[in-house]
Amino acid sequence: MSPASSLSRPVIVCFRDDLRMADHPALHEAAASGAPVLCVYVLDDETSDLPPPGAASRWWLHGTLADLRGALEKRGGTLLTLGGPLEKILPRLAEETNARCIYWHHRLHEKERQQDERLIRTLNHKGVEVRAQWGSVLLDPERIRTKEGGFYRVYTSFWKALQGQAVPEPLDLPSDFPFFRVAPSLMKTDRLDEAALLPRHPDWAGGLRSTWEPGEREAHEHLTDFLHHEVDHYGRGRDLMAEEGTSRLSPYLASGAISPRQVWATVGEHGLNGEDARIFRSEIGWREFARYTLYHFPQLCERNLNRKFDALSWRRAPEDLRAWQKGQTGIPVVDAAMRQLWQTGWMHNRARMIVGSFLTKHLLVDWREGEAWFWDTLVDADRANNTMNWQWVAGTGIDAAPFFRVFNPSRQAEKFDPDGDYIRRWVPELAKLSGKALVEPWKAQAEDLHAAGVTLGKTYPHPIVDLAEGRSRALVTFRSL
DNA sequence: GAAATCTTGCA
DNA sequence: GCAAGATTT
Repeated sequence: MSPASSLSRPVIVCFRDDLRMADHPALHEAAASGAPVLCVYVLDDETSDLPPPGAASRWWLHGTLADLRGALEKRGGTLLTLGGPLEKILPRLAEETNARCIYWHHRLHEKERQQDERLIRTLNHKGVEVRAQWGSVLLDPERIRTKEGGFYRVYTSFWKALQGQAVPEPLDLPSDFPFFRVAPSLMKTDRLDEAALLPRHPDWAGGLRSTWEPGEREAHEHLTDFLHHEVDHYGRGRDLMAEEGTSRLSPYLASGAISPRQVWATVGEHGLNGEDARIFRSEIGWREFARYTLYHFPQLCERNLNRKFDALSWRRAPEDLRAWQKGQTGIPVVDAAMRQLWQTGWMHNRARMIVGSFLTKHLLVDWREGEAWFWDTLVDADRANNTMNWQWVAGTGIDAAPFFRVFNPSRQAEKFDPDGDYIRRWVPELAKLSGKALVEPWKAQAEDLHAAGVTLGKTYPHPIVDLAEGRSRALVTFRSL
């Protein structure tokens, strides 16, 4: 084959949780090859051992894919969105287009890595090269090791080790590069709008649309807004549930509309070195630690990290679970949080700890039930974060001090929603209550409830569990292990 | 600051 | 082998 014909063969960039143009090592390398670039995303709902995205993530994914396609079209290319089993679709596409190389970013989960290994063998066999890099982490998880050569299990140690290394600078947008001209017959197989990403009957995404705008530009706007305003009181502000004290970057990070290296570098560029910026950076560190942990402990999604907890007998309580999911537990702060999740596809981080502790401790329901619900309802659903943090809140292995991890929802509400605005916004039937009565209406005076138009058991549920009893049941159960 | 056990670095 | 330290209570 002559060099000229080799150069005219296209290269493919296979997008995954990295839906952006800037700081995209795979796209960068493909663009630098000089060959015409074909950008593709494969939505695989058919490979059974890899859970497909949940409903809220699918809505988010649709918006992010459309945004990325728009950005590529502005430069004269496009994003081909195909549906089907990745291991069939990608080799077939390579064959049809006579591609000579495919670029992608490593994935984290063991099953994804095994699938990528199989793909590489198939593609190499067909004469297609594969080049993989780390794209949506600060550092290659293999590179952070203890002095003994093992892997960290404690966040602080991990964080210290990570800070001792140089995080790569984010890459700029690739300069102009040629795109592969997608044949109309191939374009007809595009599935972006038929891939069942958007809810139809009923269209429940109204609350998501009015809360969120997916997109790469929007991700950077969120970040710079946050760095100009909220970051100065992040240490305290990030815990106040009624306020916009957090960065709200999570869905953008989960889909890869922005990369952690970009966040890291932007904090540095703003010259932010104070305590609050340090705490914000360490939250990016927690995201990294979740990825690192999932990479090194692939069983994290299914099993307790500490096997001792396998003996724990969780309650089978479908009605309690359902009340929790629907925000009808009778505990106002829990219901506020669960309704915020249902309506907006997102929940404040402090509230996630409260509802997680309530489900796994007061209701003694398996953390995997909570994880599954979050997976389906969060626009920022992320395998690594979701499972590591559920195991953290359940106390099943992430760190060695689970003893006090039974949050008292009412004390949490008083501390982190001091004016009751969070509860009032999401549980409007209690809006006329205030102070203690708003936090614990079951203890309120009958006349206060009456004046506020609240009838327990009618306009708002009785608590499904007595908080003190639930707490002691959890302590007894956990101590018995 | 209690009460608990595991991780990590250093002897 | 031993001491220090461990997000969120």
